[in-house]
Amino acid sequence: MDKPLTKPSIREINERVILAAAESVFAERGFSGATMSMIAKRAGSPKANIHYYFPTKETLYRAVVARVLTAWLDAARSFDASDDPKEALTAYIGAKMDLAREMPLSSQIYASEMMRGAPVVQDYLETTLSAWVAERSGVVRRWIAQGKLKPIEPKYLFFMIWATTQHYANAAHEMATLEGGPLSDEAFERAKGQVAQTVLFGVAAGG
Amino acid sequence: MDKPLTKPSIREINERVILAAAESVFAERGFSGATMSMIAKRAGSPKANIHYYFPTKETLYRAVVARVLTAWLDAARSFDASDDPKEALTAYIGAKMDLAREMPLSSQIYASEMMRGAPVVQDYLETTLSAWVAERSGVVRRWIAQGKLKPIEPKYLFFMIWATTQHYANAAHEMATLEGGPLSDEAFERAKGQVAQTVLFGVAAGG
DNA sequence: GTCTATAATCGGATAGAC
DNA sequence: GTCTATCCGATTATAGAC
Repeated sequence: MDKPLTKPSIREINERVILAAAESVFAERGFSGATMSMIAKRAGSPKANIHYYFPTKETLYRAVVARVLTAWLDAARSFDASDDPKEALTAYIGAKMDLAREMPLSSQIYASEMMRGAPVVQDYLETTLSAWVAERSGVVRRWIAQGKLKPIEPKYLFFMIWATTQHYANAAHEMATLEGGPLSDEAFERAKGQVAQTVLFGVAAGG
Repeated sequence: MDKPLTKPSIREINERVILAAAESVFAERGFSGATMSMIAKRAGSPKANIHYYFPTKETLYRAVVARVLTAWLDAARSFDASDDPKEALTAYIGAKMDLAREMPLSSQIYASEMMRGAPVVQDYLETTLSAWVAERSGVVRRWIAQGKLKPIEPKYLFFMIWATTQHYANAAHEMATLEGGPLSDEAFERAKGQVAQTVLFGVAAGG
């Protein structure tokens, strides 16, 4: 967007390091629970330096959330990979599952944001996400009309997919405890497959 | 447990009021974000009084979480309502959905607890919940052996049910924004039915 | 058991030297 | 651009009168 290929300036490098540190602290402790000292320590620079790059705690938080939304929207595109419900849903669920596994911190921040009433992402909910849901709901309804899916309410299907996939990030600790350790790659792939299969059989026409 | 029928003592009454206030504040702001002043104000008594009943913020938080777990376990019992998978799962999903709708604050507190790494409920995860999952996994495997369900991993089924049902509490704000207002009772009942149907068709044998 | 006043601490933010 | 020292408001917790 604003970066050519050359010149990873000092500012850029430092911002990256700070954002990564902030993301992990915000995920663990929530907005209020996170402290600038903690973020500074994890970023490896003195507290005042954090304030030099991000004037206030809220500025920093907003920057972190912005990155989360970008990743979210990228994954959302996989829904459009195919016009066949089986393929589209499998791709979408897979992408969301992978996102939860690869960026668990983002997922937790998003969840916290929602529970706080979306003070920062309200605008995103009302514009980008609403539009996405409206459009894809149309696609789902078309599949229903074509007899490919059961007559379901598309929104509740999306809620279910979001819930289940994000749960693999939000409740990673719970799962790890119940499994006796973090989900292995193999276990995760099995889970991914089962989620996709369950949803597909759950909504496929002719049950 | 420790209360006969008579004598709702002053202590009991006040503790109840304080716990209710604390629950709502902890749900909205998380542990660190909640302040004792906020809780006191919502409970309608001076801050020092809160400390009289609950010496520290953490004591109070633990008491709130204890109530959450009780409600959780009550709902879990509905799984045992029947030995038929269709009935058992429908009852269980319904109970969890109702719980999310009737006690959204508890659900949010539980979710926050998990994201923080379960500092308070770790013991519950390792004992009570682990045992519950182990036992019910056995039941599910029996259903599979009887040809009533697809050969799935029971744990991932439970994860999916927990995720989806809790999502109706945790993401209530997101849903409300997308729906243009809070889910009506009718919409919620439709959602409940669709979730149950999707899961049932999703795991039923012979897809 | 209730409440006002206050102690003690913590955390966000800033000043200003380097 | 970096960092030490510090300010100041907010927050947990307590003392002690009623």
